[in-house]
Amino acid sequence: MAAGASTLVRNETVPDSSRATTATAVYQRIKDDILDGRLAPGLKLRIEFVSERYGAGSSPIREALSRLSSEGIVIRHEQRGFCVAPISLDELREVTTTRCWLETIALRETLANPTPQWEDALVIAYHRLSRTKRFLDDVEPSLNPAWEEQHANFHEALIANCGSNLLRRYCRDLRDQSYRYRVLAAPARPPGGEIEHQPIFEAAIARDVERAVQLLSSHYRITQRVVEQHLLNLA
Amino acid sequence: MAAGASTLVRNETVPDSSRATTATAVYQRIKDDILDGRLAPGLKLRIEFVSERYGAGSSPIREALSRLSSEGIVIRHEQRGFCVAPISLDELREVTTTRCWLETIALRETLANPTPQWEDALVIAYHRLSRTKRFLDDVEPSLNPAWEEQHANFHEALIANCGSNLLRRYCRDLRDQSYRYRVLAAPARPPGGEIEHQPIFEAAIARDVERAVQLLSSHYRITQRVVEQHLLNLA
DNA sequence: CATAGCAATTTTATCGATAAAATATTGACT
DNA sequence: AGTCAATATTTTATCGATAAAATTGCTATG
Repeated sequence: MAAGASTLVRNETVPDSSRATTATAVYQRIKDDILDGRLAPGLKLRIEFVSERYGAGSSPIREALSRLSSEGIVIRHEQRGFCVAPISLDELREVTTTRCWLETIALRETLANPTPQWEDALVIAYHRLSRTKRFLDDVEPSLNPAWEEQHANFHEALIANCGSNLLRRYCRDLRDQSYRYRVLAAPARPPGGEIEHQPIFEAAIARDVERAVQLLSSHYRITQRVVEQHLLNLA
Repeated sequence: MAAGASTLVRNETVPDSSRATTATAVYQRIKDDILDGRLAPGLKLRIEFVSERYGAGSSPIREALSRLSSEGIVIRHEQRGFCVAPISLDELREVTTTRCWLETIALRETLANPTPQWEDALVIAYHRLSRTKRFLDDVEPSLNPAWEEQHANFHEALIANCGSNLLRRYCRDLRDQSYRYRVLAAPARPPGGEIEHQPIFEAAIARDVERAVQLLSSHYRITQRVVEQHLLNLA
């Protein structure tokens, strides 16, 4: 993933204790490679190819791909292997819509149960986000991994007190999916982003529930439109 | 799972074409065994044990367990194997709460986009459910697999037009989780069930959105309380 | 020229064996 | 007795080889 740290915000599918197994390490690397677009949508994932690329035997590879297929990032065809999940306008829309629904609930619930610790964490997350540059201007404009990490952290922090780990996991999965589409539109340098988070943050701190959920959803909708437009331009 | 047919309602994690791979077959069987309580919560799943039980080598077994751990039905401990996910009052509550949230959205959306085909399918599902016996009276009272299948079908049909496959999948996963708790309370012969679906069905057909979502949520809440009580009695 | 059947090739899925890690056991020492 | 360390045992995780299935290419036939 763009962020050096794997899949942002501590993936709870790989929490546990001690040092990871290679199956888990490979799982993370493949996931990051797909989300960051280094493994193209639709690409056939021949076992030998993947095996070679990540320097592991077939068993851990299959294990990793099996897990990814449960998350919808990889598609499994019985008896004929795996491939990177394709992308489509329809899916982009579905992901966005579902994300708006779920995060609306999560934010409502969080704002109904605010705690000092939650608020502190949110303040910190917002502060860090606001101090990080949106893009890198190296050669050609590209996403800034650090910003992506803070961005994910902010959205995670926003809904952290919703009271359901399940819901938080679904939101995280949807965030990962969205990220993949956003990366595709990266060269277009989608605007906004920098300015949209402040009002969301402020509404949350002010406990203005209706305003907060409204802003959050339109934040996602706007991003969707930008990406959508970019995809249409390609085709 | 109680229903002879695996995990009710066509599991979309195992859709695809042709005949299943053993990894997939084992995945289904383990899942069913866990949900039906034949593999007890918390049980250590030693590879050799599982391997022997299902007559397959370690590779497909690990693949199956990996998939199940993505669904939260199995827990993976890095470098120290797998176990059946434990159960707890807290989790029961979390599952139920989350389910109420998500199905409320799904039902609202479905009722906002009703189609004749959707309605037909719902009518059929309800009809079949209403004609099936809730329990089997063999020796000791037990769940009726056929009823469980119709029950799952009915709830699936109810929200089938929500417009998001992702949301439907989350709802299905939550339904599976709930089922496991319900099985535990089966000997207590939880009442209701038979009578609660009719008003939900009627409200849906009448497009009475508020009433429908209200009834649906209380349906889940009531079930939760029954199971909760049963769990408390055991401890 | 299209197509059905067959053989050769590639690729997947599974097995069984080994290496690596965790757990249990023993015995020395305080 | 209780703790700790060293060793033995169990169990997990990974590898490499094989079997099974799909794909490709070829040939014969309508």
